[in-house]
Amino acid sequence: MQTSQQSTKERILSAAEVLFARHGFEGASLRQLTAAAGVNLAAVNYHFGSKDRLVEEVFRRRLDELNSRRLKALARIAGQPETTLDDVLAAFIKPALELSHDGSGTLFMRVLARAFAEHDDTLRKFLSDNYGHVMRQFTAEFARLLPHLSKEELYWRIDLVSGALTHAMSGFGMIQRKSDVTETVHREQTAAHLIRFSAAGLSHP
Amino acid sequence: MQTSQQSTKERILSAAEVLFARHGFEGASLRQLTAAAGVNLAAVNYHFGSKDRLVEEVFRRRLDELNSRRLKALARIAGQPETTLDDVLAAFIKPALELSHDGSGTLFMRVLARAFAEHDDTLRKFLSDNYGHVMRQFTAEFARLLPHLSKEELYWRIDLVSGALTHAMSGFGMIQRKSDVTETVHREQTAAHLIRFSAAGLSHP
DNA sequence: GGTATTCTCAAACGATCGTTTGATACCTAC
DNA sequence: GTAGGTATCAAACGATCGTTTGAGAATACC
Repeated sequence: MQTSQQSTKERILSAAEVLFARHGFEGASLRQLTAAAGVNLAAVNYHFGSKDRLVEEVFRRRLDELNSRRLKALARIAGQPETTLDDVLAAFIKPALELSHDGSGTLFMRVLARAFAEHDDTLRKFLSDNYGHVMRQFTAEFARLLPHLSKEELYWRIDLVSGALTHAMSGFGMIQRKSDVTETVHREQTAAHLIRFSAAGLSHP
Repeated sequence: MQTSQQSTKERILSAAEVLFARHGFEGASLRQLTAAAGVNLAAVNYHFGSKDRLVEEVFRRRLDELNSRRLKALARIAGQPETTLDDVLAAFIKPALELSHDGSGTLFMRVLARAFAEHDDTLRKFLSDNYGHVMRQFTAEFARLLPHLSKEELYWRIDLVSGALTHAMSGFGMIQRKSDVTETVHREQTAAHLIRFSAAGLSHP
């Protein structure tokens, strides 16, 4: 395998992320993709086996990083007496927003939202396998800080927090970054709004 | 045009809604679609002109109904002194959840979520054209009931409410209807959770 | 240097896509 | 009854899809 500058595999992965985000998994063809990456058409099947496996790899690369950051942030505060709800929400929300910012990752959140929307069962299982333990750890910490909520009630509220987060990440909504605000500042504003909104929604009586 | 039982146009629209929800706009082919509808392949292009125009019609049929219900519910309460935040939220949320329930409409919300996710600009413009005035009316009423919030702050919070609603409607989340709960009951539970969560998130200091 | 392995490439494969065509049936109106 | 629009149908169109092939270039190993 050559490692000059960027390997063929990495060039494919980067181009795939951009084009999957822009046109969807079925909408982005391997011909567009390999052309954008500057590699041969056959390279995808050679290096990844199939287009589906390429999709999986695009996800794995980003989600491993996101999970790692979330759990690291949670580990720093979990179980400690001075930890607040805002702290846990920050550990949950900020890595996701950061992921949607670093490099070409802005687009990855659209890919993720798309994956959710496409409701593909294998992809859902993949996400659940890779995310299940993360959600479980966060739920446990939320439960510790919100002892007045039943399990059922807590699940509902966490679900709605996830919805608001997904929505904000994908840049669907009315709120768009203004040209006089840097992306970093906008991300911090988004995080602040999400955390306050979610904290109120989670902890109300 | 024949009107025996269901017209060809209507059969196509119904089948399209199901298949677009299940496989996406690009993923659902006209051959699957016309086969499911029990009509000839050429019927789509004959009655709608193209696949894209069919997609538009699928949206228009449902969104006109949703807009109408939302505005009617809002009109009953807007501007009145005894109206509460929960009332406005109910007018915003319940028609959406009802839409995702009547007939084969369960799937339409997945179609809508998909449309958001696909980030298609023409579709976004279409949605904005058809939804703009609805959102404006709701925003005005929210502003009346939440006078302590700046315009900017209010926009943010309404955006997050929309995110939670979209998420809940599409059935993405962890919360799934249990088999011992009827769909109607589940919808009412969802509405109740959404309204309380959103009210807390909207009105917190 | 010669062999083996890894990688790249142009070309082609079969399948499926949205759309168009032209013939045929159906129904209305005169 | 017959002309004329309306609707349906099987068949084919060109384009594009993911994938495979086989030959050649590049690289690694001995």
